[in-house]
Amino acid sequence: MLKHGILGLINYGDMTGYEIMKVFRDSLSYFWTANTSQIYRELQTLKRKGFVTDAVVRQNGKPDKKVFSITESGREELKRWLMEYDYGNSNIPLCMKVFFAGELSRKENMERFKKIKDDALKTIERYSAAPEIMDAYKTRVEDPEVSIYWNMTKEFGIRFMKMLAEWCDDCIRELEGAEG
Amino acid sequence: MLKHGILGLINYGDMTGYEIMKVFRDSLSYFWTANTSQIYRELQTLKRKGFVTDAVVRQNGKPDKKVFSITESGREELKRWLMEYDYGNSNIPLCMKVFFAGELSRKENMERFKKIKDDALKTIERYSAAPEIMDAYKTRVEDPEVSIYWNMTKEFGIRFMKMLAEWCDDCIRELEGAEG
DNA sequence: TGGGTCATGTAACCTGTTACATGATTAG
DNA sequence: CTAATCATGTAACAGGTTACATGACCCA
Repeated sequence: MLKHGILGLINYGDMTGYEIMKVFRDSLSYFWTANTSQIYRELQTLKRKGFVTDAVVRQNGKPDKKVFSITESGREELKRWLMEYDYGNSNIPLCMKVFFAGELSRKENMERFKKIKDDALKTIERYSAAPEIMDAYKTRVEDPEVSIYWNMTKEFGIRFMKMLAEWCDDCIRELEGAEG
Repeated sequence: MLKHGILGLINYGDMTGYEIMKVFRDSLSYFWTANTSQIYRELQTLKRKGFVTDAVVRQNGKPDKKVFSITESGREELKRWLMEYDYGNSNIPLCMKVFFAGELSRKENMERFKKIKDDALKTIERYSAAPEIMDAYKTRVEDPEVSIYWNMTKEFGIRFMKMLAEWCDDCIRELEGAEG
């Protein structure tokens, strides 16, 4: 995932590991942080796979730097990742993909938001259908107090999905509006 | 994290790895899934650390099973984890901790929700203060199209935090209401 | 006889975290 | 002189994923 985040940034323009680190720290830290060591490691992996190339640039008064550029195959990989319908189990992959969604067409993105919304609505139905979470475990656990918290967890899930669906709707509307 | 999830389940009553797997699959899968191999591995770790003990139970017509029980030190570890204010970078640790929050007092939980809410509100302010995300990168990226998606990401973050704050409020209200 | 459930794991891999390590320049 | 910035990494560990492996019983 970080791999694709880095690829997305280099796609905006050539960058060094240090610059990528700064972007994560200064601009993307609200949804994702990466530490230096991992960035440098991923850059090596990306290079090995032929998704980026590097060139050493000498500077005066500053240490040498390695500037990375994306290759054609890297651009393909970035697009492949963006097209892939997989948002993992946390907000981060979702934010990552939307962040770099400019590489896809508006049409593709609108369809994508529609699909995410539909899945969210389906999930809400699934949650709501189960009247009590962990019914099987009620019998094991004497204390009825604990089920309060089980239901709070469930409620969180429902509200999250509702929020997601509404946000998708608004994103679609924004893309439609700006288009016409 | 899975370690503590498993510990929380065993705390409800003795269980085998297989039973834990079923709970994850049948009841907790909507916010967390764990695969068998990982469960068995974590059980070994928990045992090595003295948080659980195991006993082999022979069955007729079925394979032997290893029943795990929580120890006093395991119960302490569970409580330590619940008290710790650390919700990682995804929804899962939050859901996990709330799910097992019955182990803490109502007062402790109300304070916890209050803190999460306050942090969420602070985060909203931080997000809103930055009028444009990735200002520094606008200059690099010629295409103004991409910033639409940057702002969608930001909007997602704000809405998530709003949802979180409201949910915390409602949880607090529920705990107050049921108390009096 | 073939698939599902019960019940246990191992091995390899990928990704993220923490700690450590170096060394020059520049601003206060 | 000292702290920050620029710029690079390595090593070890932790946790999650995927694939593989075994074997008996039960139901259709």
